[in-house]
Amino acid sequence: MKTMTKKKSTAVLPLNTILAGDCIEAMNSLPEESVDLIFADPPYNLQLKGDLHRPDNSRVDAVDDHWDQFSSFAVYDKFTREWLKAARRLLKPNGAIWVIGSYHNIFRVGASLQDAGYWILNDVVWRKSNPMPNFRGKRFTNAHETMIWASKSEGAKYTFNYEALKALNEGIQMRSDWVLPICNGGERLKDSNGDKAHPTQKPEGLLHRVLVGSTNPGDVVLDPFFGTGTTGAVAKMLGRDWIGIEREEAYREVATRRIASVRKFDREALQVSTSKRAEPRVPFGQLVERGMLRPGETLTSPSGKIAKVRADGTLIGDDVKGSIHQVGAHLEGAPSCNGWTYWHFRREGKTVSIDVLRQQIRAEMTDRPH
Amino acid sequence: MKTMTKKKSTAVLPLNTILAGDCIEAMNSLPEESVDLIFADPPYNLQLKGDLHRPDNSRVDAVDDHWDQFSSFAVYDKFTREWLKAARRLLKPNGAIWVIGSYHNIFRVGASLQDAGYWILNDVVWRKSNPMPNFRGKRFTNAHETMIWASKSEGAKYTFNYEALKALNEGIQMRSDWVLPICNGGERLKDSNGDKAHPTQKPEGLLHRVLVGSTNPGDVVLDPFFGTGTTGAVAKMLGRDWIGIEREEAYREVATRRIASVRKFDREALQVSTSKRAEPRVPFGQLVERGMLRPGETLTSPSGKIAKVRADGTLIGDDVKGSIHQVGAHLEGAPSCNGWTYWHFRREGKTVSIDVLRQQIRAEMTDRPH
DNA sequence: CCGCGATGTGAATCCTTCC
DNA sequence: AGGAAGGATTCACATCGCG
Repeated sequence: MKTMTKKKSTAVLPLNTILAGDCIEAMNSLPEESVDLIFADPPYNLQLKGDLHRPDNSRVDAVDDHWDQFSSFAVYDKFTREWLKAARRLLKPNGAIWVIGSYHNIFRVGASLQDAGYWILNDVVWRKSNPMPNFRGKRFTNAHETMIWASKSEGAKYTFNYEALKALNEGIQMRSDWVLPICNGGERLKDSNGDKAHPTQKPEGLLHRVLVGSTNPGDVVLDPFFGTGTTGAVAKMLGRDWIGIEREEAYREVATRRIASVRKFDREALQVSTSKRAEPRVPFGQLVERGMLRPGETLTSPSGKIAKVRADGTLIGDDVKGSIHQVGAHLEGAPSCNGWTYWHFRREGKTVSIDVLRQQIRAEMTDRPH
Repeated sequence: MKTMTKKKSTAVLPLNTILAGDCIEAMNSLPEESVDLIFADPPYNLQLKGDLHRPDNSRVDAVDDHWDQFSSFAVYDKFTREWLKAARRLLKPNGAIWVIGSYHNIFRVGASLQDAGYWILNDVVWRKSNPMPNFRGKRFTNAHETMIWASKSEGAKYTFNYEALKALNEGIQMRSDWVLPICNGGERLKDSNGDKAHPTQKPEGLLHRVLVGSTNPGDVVLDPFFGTGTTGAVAKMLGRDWIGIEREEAYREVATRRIASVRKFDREALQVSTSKRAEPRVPFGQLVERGMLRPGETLTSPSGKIAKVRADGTLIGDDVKGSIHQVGAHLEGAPSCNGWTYWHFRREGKTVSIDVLRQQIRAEMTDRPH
């Protein structure tokens, strides 16, 4: 049990449960700034069915009925603005949101996100490896959906596990287009008649990438359009807490059973590749203090520049003094320089990066608890 | 010369010329319902702040041109609504429009299109085969742009050359995601200093596909943000008439020279858009995302070595972490190792190579959408 | 003439901590 | 809060010079 050290406590959050009812009301019942990530798969239906049908239920009569069209969009926009506002209230200052949609609704969602103060980080295309073809041959195969990833506001320090995503992509930076199959086969949930339990069940692979990339273990993930609970299932596997909101009882039942049968991955398996940025800072002076480098010793750069180490952990070159970074930048005429990878020293006839010494110190630091 | 068979004559249209000046005024000076297709590459409103440097300290040449500066979303929206309205007036009843953009502007454009009465037919993603990476590792590689294809109104009988596009795509129905390289090399126009003539020149392959798919020979294509005239050049090659509107004299001059040197039925662009099929690269992480292997699961090697799968698609052994290849090489004391053939998992009492799973994914990727 | 390494570059909302 | 300083970060091609 955590102690309440923060003003905004998460103690009252209904973690790892599905709330029944309207998502806007449900979100407004939760404490503000309590959620790390929101994943939302809102309804697309502009004038098809459900509660977002056109107010007068009239038929769209081709060409020029602009007002009618606009009124239907206006209803959808109002709904979108309201749930996005409620969602934003729930997000911690450094929280983020993902919304998925198709061309029917994603442009309205994206514009509403921007208007609400969210800051778009990327749009990500889910490129389906096995889409349904366009049977009548009147348009392109609708082979993708669009996700928008946005932070709560401009300048927020959103979570992005860059190295983990790079590892998932076998060493190459993850792109904004993701190739994944649609959800079918054994993963597709069926009802008692053997029909699909939900019309738009998302593949777990999609949520895996979203959650590995933009949350950490222990984070709270909310899904206001929970459906059959893909977000909850993957969150549980990955050791994240989750909250679902779903209006339809049938979906809540399917989701509850589904998530109950999910096992969390081993703790070791949840460890993920991390970047250098996450490692503790080591001042260059420590290498001198510890005798790894001696004052007066000469360092060299790949480009053949030279500087000498001073007792206080600064360098001195021909016409410049300062930190390893400053001297490197000056000698290269560059706006900045990473001195750790720039400078090298000699030992036993070999040239070695000073970063190797930093790694030694870091290894010592993590060996024993302090 | 065509005979005037229609009520709305195209006789007064300034065909195959570039109009100078503001695109809204220029469009309003043209006769209504006179154009078959509009292709528009409006300013993206990138909102860039400071400089950006590559890891090698070179500076990225940003799009900081005055024409891309807008003081707020409201100003951008007003501009968008106005040019979309002028464009719609020009379209014949069965005409259509394509607009290209990025996440900075495309949601506003899409919503404005819908509000103006256009009817979206598809959104099409241009997946760049060689995008600029994200240098700071803070977001996903911005590897695509979005195009919206819309008819003038719902129910309009837009042009769609299904079979021609299918033929372009080696006999498979054309999808809503198109892989094309960015415009560089010999196709990229240079000014007298050898610098790029325009910061955002689009590849001819993109326009080739748009025009083959949604116009017929003899149709009139208008581009209100003509730039260096890619639309005009490809339209001329394909035997379509074109009209360009461009505010900047320098761009008009480049475009004029460019189009003059184009021959009708020059098939350069077609060559670019045919795909070169290599075996698709499958990152090991996909097996994890897709649930084919479970984080925490143990892999074994023929020599009896062991490692566990992590959620990010890396492996962890006794004293080593990394990719399937790195961990295999380390455990064997070898300089390198093909992890795909080295590692095995167990299913139903049998030991199976992970390469079997890769083959399954590759089979899916080459599946046809039928 | 070919191959290889060095160099250049593309619509980009691209850092974090300390004082 | 604003400025200074530390130091982390790239993929796919095209072009060119050199051996």
